[in-house]
Amino acid sequence: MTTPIVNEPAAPSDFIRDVVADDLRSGKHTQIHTRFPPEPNGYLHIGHAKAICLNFGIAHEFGGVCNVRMDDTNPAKEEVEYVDSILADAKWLINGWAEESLGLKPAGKTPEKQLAGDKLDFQLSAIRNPKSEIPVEPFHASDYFDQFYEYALQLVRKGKAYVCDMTPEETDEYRRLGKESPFRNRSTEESLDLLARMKAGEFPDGAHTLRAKIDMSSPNMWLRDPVLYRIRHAEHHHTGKKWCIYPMYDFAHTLSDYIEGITHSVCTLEFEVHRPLYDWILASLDLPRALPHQYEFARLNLTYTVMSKRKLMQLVNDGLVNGWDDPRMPTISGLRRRGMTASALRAFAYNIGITKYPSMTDVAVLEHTVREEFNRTAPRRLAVLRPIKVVITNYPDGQVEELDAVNNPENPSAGSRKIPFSHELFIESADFMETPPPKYFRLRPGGEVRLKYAYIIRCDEVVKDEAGNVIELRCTADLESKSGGPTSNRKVKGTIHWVSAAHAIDAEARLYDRLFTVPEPDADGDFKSFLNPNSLDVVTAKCEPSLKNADPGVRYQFERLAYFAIDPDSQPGKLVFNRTITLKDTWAKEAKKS
RNA sequence: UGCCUCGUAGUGUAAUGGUAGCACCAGAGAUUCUGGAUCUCUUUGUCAAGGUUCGAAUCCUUGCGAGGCAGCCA
Repeated sequence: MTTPIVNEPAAPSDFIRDVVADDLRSGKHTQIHTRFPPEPNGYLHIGHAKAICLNFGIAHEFGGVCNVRMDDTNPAKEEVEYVDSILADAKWLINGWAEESLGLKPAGKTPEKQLAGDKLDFQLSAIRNPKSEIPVEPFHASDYFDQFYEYALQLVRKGKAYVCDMTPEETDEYRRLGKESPFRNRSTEESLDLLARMKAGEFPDGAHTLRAKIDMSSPNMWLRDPVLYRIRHAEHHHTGKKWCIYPMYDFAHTLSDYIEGITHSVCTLEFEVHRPLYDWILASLDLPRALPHQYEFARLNLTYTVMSKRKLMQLVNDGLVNGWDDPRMPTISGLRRRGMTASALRAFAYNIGITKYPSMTDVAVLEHTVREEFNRTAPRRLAVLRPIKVVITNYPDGQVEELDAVNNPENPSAGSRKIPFSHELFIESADFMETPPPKYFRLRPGGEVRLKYAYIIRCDEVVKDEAGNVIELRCTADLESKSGGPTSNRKVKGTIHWVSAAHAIDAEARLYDRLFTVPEPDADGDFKSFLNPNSLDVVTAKCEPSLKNADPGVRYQFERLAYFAIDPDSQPGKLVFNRTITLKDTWAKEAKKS
């Protein structure tokens, strides 16, 4: 496996990193601690990749730690399958870059009670970049359910929370109206008793909630006595049947940040209005250690795709794609299978920046970033996707020459290889036209073209079948024009790729294209109606023999066509390549004009 | 409707009171044994109106527009 050339870009700058730098400079924090807190209810996508690059990027650049944490407080939606895929995807993305910042914890470990006078304090430290024998796992909010409960009791005792008996509908109604719950002022003792019985399983789902007592007249809905706990008689993927009350996001997330010693809690814009509640929870508990602070940035939107987990799940469940890791999916696992590299994804995250403006990023930026890297790193190979036979009439049948082919013109140290040339070849059917349009400078009847690394040939005869399809071209080679030879200087307008028919090996080539035909498939109407019917085209390619030993860790450029990666379906003797991204094709653009 | 946040070329992002830059996209050309890559050039921008200031994309006011929140989801 060749080592890719990876140039990490200079450290980026944005309003969040500015804050972090200031906090370090002012001494507010001496150690930066971020976290990546997905809910394990789906696969990670490129939007999460942006968040990972931000959170791990900050940790990496400032010598801090970034915890991977499952925000798993809703047993109805979460599964271990997702926990596993999330960790794997996150690790893949940071590997070779920020893995020294990865924060995990010893398996099974829960927060420890700290001595802090009469103040309630729980703490759980990360193991940074764990390599030891001891089993480790990601952090789980559900590992803190005991601690959350103690904090909840604390809030009730302080008169800052109460058990409410209203139905969900009533709760909504009252919050909308800014009306206080009739249970708001019930005694601490009664709330304590009810809460204990909620926990003990005495009540059915929805019978009671624990609510923060804040301000029903607040213009911010999240301060109108938000629910902290609800009753859910459901088995949890991580805590099993231990609990029948589960904390809500705001309560769990805020305290998870505190318990883990997070300094900068970075999330997306929709949580902006939650920040006052985040701060309220921390302040109300009178916590002794440094408090985390929340910052928000705009999530990623990409053209020609959808990003919501719900819609991605729909594509999977409706069989419109072949699973979460279908190479057309914007999931990290899909992009990986497609052939994108972690370094390219990181470069993309760097390119698009971090702001609070809810933007729509052109997928062309991603494509450009990938091409940029692959142009530097990808070994070149010759392969023909849609072959048409060419017979070199003046080249002896049975003769074989080994010609020199450059591996990567952008990287001389990549060296060269030999490719066989013989009497019968395949060329790309698109590289021949019987009646070509203007400016077409590939092969035509009577015309000349150079076979890359080989000879200039002239097309003498076009052989057709009964239906009129071109099935063979009979050509003569200018034997003086051999590449690298002393008389090879003659110029012709076009150079095309080819493979020797006798030596070519077959490979399945999966040609992927954008999943949707419109830039914003979820702007209006049913996004599924904009699916691109041509998002996958499978052909049997004719490949130069060296590709027989294609390396799954290498991205290849099939010259003049595209970048390809080996698919996991590939087996010895049955190669499968995924087209990651085409080369830029200015001829296609030119041809389109006329 | 209320509240919060955000408005800089087509798109994405810099400029932190002092020359409005960069990247992508698009277009033109050069070059090329990849119609790739590379190189050169071009079009296009501070939402609007007031105000503060020697000077405003930046600060203030108002308006307009966009996004988010108003689950016992996260």
